[in-house]
Amino acid sequence: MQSRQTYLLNMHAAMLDALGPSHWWPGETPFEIVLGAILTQNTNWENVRRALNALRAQNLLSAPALAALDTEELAALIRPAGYYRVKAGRIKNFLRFFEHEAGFDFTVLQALPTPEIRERLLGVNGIGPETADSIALYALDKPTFVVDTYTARIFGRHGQIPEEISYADLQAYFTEALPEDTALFNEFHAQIVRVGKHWCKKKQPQCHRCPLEPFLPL
DNA sequence: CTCCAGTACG
DNA sequence: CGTACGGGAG
Repeated sequence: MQSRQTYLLNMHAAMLDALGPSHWWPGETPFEIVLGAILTQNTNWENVRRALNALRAQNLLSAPALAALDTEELAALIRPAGYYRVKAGRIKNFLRFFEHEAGFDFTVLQALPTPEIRERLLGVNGIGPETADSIALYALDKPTFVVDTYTARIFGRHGQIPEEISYADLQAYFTEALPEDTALFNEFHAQIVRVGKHWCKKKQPQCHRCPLEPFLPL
């Protein structure tokens, strides 16, 4: 019998061994990470990349530039990401918040206590728990553990959590067991997404040759 | 014809 | 708690 912490850290080590470091959202600016976090809501990352590239081509990957763009033009540019009218509005909501609360300056947000950052982000219409946590972790470098459908599916199939679980309970499963470490949280979530995308598929899981196959219950 | 790093609203 | 939002790819 081992502790949940040991179980999780062994998984983490196994994924690092099999996949190598993820280098997640490394060379991108915090603002581009925020855009990606909103655009990827229930959406394939390839389509998000197309939308980001369309913005990049127009030199629109900065907050002031996007704030000056009207919502309809923004929607047209991010169309490949799907839900484009909804997401254009959500990005605009964030920009309004970002300008008024922080003067388009991420260090202002970064200076706040992590729980308050989360609360403020959740106050923006269109930013829910996963998006808020993704921004806190990957754009602001705060020790926030991000969970998602991949997380629920992988750990559900491994018999660690109930099939139906709330975001808060799923997140607590990790934060109650792991040390509060930004680099660990960053890499762990990245690994979960990679495993979910390539092996722990919704319809046809590829358990054989999955890095987490040894961790399946008997 | 299903599926995808969710969220808000009735 | 059910539904709308959506284009792109397997």
